[in-house]
Amino acid sequence: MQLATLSTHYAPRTPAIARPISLDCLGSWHSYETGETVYGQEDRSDYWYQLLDGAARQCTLTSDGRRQIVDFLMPGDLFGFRAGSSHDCCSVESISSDTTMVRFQRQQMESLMESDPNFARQVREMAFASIDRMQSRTILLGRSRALERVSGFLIEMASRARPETEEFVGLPMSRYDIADYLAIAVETVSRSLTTLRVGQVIAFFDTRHFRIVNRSALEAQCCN
Amino acid sequence: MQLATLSTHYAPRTPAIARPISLDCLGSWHSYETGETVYGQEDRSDYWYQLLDGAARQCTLTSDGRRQIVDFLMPGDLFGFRAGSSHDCCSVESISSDTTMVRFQRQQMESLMESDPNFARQVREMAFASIDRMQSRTILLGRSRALERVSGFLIEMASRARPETEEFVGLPMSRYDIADYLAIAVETVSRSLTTLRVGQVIAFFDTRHFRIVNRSALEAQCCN
DNA sequence: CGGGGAATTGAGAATCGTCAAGCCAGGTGG
DNA sequence: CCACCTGGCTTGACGATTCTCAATTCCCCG
Repeated sequence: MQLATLSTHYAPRTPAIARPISLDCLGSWHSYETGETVYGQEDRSDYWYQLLDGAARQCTLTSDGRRQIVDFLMPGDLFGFRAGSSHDCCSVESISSDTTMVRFQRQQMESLMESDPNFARQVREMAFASIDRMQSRTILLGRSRALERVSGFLIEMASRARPETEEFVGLPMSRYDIADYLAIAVETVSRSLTTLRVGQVIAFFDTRHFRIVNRSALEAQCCN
Repeated sequence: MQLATLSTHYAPRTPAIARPISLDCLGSWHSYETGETVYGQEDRSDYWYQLLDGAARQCTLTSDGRRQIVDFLMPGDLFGFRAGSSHDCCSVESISSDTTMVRFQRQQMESLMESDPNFARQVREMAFASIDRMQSRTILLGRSRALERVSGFLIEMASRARPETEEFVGLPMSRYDIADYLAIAVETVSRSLTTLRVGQVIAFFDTRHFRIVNRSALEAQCCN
């Protein structure tokens, strides 16, 4: 029984071919197309999930119709756990084609952790890593200026990519997704990216792939 | 061996006289005055803490001199855990006089969890609760307008207070702390509070104690 | 009674959101 | 193969919200 490699926010993540949490069919494989819903905002939390390949967004709808993206899920990420059995007001949707997940029964996980302290420790550490990530996210959202948020987001995405691909970082999500993640308007995202591009801080291969040209300048922008 | 009652973000929290995580001197008691540092941004994470009485802020300093408050810690909250042994770039400072904490050795906790699955489960659930809280926090920070953030913050504070004192909610932190928590200027916080006050949505007993007069109006403001 | 930080209020400047138009790439159908 | 269409992305102009700077008031505490 083995979890995919533990990874923190600023450390390189598990590569796209992530090892599933279970090797003995405890979990069931599922595949999703772009835009498909993994679970809805009102569903009960009877399962845990681990994303193996592709990408997904964890989002919530507000009563005034806006959308908030709470987290982007990348290969290796374990999610769906929450306190009690109440839903966390979030739905999860795939954002790339051929996104694959493993789904685990919550009850089964519970009893397994009860009997296997080592497994329990791994889950705990993934939860702690998740806390680390959300704390970084909070700090990112705390930036008052749009350019700082976008810069911090790009650094985050670069660090979540595989180390060997830092020279070619992919953005699986649309500009709209980035906007809802950073809580700024799409146009502002676009303008900030343009500013960074013309300032020789980053370079784009296409709209969804970029490279950091001047890392220190980028870090100076996001102020941390 | 017992953790203080598990509490989620929107559920009422443990009352001010919280039971410590340990009854048999595994942890050591500490008391802090207003403004005192519990641990610094660069300290190693060799300890876990539980706040018993008072309040504290968990904050980080950015390179441009601004301050971000990642979380307010209230009685019952367990904190200090993080992935690996790396610091989380946050310091913790008391914000009221006579803030008391229990401190636990990380190693001791680890081995205890290894041998006691029940204890491990309690810690895990507190971590999940922490994730829930940070998710709510992310949603709060995602609000674009200042009035929405302040309204959401007041609802959060009211829900973190004891249920029987909802008619008299305390704000242990200063306006500056609220500003750094919501990532808006102090003046904007003040203006938003004034707007809510003159709109008969809330009423102040003094600057640090208020009451919700029109809850539905307050919830309408924060859009969720 | 006075000092000093906290809190509030005001006015002007900067940033961002909104609305609108145009561009670009990929896919579809003739 | 090309026209067309659609959705994502970019750019521009204007208005709204918020930040910054400044002054004043409030309140705690010596």
